[in-house]
Amino acid sequence: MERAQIHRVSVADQVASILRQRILDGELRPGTPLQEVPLAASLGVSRNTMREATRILSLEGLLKRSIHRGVAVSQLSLKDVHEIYHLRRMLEIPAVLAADSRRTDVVQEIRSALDGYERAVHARDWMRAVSFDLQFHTLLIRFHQNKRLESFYQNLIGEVRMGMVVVDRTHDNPERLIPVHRRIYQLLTAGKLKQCAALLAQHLDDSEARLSRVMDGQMSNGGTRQTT
Amino acid sequence: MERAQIHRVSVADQVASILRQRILDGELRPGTPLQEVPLAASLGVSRNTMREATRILSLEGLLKRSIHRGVAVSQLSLKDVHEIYHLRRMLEIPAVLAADSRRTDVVQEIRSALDGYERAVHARDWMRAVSFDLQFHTLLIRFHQNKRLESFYQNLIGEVRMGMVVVDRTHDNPERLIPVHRRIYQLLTAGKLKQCAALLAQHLDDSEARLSRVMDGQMSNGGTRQTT
DNA sequence: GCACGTTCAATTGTTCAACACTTGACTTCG
DNA sequence: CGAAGTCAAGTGTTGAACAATTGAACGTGC
Repeated sequence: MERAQIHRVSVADQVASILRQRILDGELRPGTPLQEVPLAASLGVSRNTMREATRILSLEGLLKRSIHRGVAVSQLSLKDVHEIYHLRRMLEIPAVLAADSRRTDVVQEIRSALDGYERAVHARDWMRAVSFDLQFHTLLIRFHQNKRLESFYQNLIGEVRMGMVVVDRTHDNPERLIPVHRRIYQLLTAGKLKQCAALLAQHLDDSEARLSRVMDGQMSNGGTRQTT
Repeated sequence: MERAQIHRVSVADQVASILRQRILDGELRPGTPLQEVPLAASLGVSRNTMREATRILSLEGLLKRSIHRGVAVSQLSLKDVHEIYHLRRMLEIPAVLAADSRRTDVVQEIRSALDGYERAVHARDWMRAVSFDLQFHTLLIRFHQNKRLESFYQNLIGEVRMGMVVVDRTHDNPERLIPVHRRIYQLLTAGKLKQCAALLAQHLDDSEARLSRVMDGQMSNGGTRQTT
């Protein structure tokens, strides 16, 4: 009787999920304007329902709504990236320090995210790699055992993922990151939490620097910067 | 030319603000069901607009939407309180540790929140006291200089405030808390951040304990507990 | 009296069509 | 060339309608 609940969700929620997926997959790139009528028609829903969906996503930060000017896929500024990584450090590090390796369910999931990451990298499937990477980090947050925090963190990860899948990554080699993730996992399961946290911090700094650098390069051409 | 922006907000946002206010003021108590048609009519807006408003508030956690069963004002469980206070500790303490007393604007606002708190307590105006108390804490978060965090924290405070304004407080004397707040402020401005953080942590623990205790007492009678 | 299925009004979920308002681009005129 | 006016496109909002679900009242048979 564990998961016996029926999964009836509103159409608006489903539409939001579909759009969220498209955004996170990079199918809808930052800056893309979304028009209510054609979009609603293409999904076979009414305009009102579409509005509810965009309302959801704009509150998640994935869409930006300008009154009377419509919604568009959000575009991260360098400041946004810095903000998000500040939060990631602030949330992930205590999570690791509070990690309890007896929570075998979480550890197991982290393990499989790690495996998925490595497989994706070897298969040169960058987007799946990004997904697994971020899932890896999201799972760390589980150690806080805090629903609100998980949901908030999920949003952050959504925003940063949106920035990641778009960048040009020809000059980057994801292989380099496999040992880092693997080591984080090892330290975590070994209970060497301090070391783990230190490595994680370094990894996050590195990740932020890389993303910032690449985004700065991209900024010059299509740059409708978002000051907020 | 500082604040030259015109305040064009959608009706849905305004309706959300009104309802938010009513909830936070305790006018709409936890558990109260909200019916779309009468509520929309009473505010002179259409049902669709009201739906957008409730959508906003449900994503903020203030309303809980059950499909085909309508929305109701959220009801905190003890677990919710614990979760929220865990986050408060996690966010406020680093904020204080990162406090920069040269940010005179923030310090100034904290000072006036403190003053407002003391005045409200002396006037026996509990609800205003709660408001100023929470504003005091919200301002601490400013030291992180992180918009996303401020907004998230604001939501948390909203939830906890909803829990606070409802409780029976005849057996509580808010005066007791004035010296604590004053001392936190003093330590903060004096740059004694470690001590300040310690006192703050203790204050938060105390606050959580008190709220939990009172809520537990209230739980017995009207308790439609919200497991989530 | 009680368990069960049925009916039914109330409420939410969703759609549709219409209109008001804003915006940005285009045009016109000085 | 620039300022003011024009206009279509798109969003914001409304009101009415219908479908789907719920909870309760009701009735039936045991």
